[in-house]
Amino acid sequence: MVKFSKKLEYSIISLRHISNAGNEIIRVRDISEKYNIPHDLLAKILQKLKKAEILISSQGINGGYTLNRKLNEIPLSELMMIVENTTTIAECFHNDDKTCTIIDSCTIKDPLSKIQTEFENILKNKMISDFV
Amino acid sequence: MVKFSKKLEYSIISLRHISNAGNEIIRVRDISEKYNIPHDLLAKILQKLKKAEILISSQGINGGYTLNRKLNEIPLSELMMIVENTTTIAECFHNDDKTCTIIDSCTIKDPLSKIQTEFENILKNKMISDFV
DNA sequence: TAAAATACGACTATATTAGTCCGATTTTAT
DNA sequence: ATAAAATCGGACTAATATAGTCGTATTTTA
Repeated sequence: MVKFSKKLEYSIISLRHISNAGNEIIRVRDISEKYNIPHDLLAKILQKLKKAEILISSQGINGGYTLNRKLNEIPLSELMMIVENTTTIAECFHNDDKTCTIIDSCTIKDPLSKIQTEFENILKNKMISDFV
Repeated sequence: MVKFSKKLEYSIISLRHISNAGNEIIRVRDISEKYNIPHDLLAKILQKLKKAEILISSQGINGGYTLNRKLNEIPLSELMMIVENTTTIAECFHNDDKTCTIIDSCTIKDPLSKIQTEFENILKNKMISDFV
């Protein structure tokens, strides 16, 4: 199946919420409670976004997150890479498979990677701001 | 994650093999052995393709499968629907979720379904013959 | 009539995704 | 100082989806 993940959804919701809050610092709990997203799961996703320098975090009793980049400069493909580690829809089925019996005559790989490219282009041209 | 399935791969391999064989009847075992695909799993996939009238089957000792439609008239999207039951990449995250708290202000749905449409267009324009 | 093929539902195994738990660290108001 | 409340982060469990297996029935023909 071909489907977007919850992590991606939670990321988009969070980025939108933080963006709408302006300069206000947003806590994980704020988002978690408002949208019924599991706190610990969301916390980890936001940590990833911080590591990727999309968010800025501050710890301590008044801590939370603010935006570090503009949403119209973050393509969906980048967000997917960060939270899902991959956007690969059509990786070669056999590249890493030592037991592959058809690798020499593989005519599937090329068309699939072409689909991959077209798909990635769509994702690259959708900015997170498009979802806000 | 966003990925094609083994079932789709096995389908493409099988259709290519059967197509290349001309009018010859191809047994599940022929394909299974040549490409190291589990026999029972492949058998079910080909049964689905038969139900979808992409293949014609004959039972009995000399039975097997032949093509019923030309591969350049079968879009990848159709094959995905048959073997995976869906091509939905960006179904609304909340449509079926009665507990959804943001459905009224959901600004994610529309852009996602636009991506869905673009993605489906790619799949519709790729014919199985492109993989042969 | 036996062999060999498809037909098909039920089952098990594996992989991926989603979510939980718990302790550590950091910061700040009191 | 220190307690409260936040992020940080690894290890774990649960749920779901995909992949693969098993057993039996039916069909056909040499």
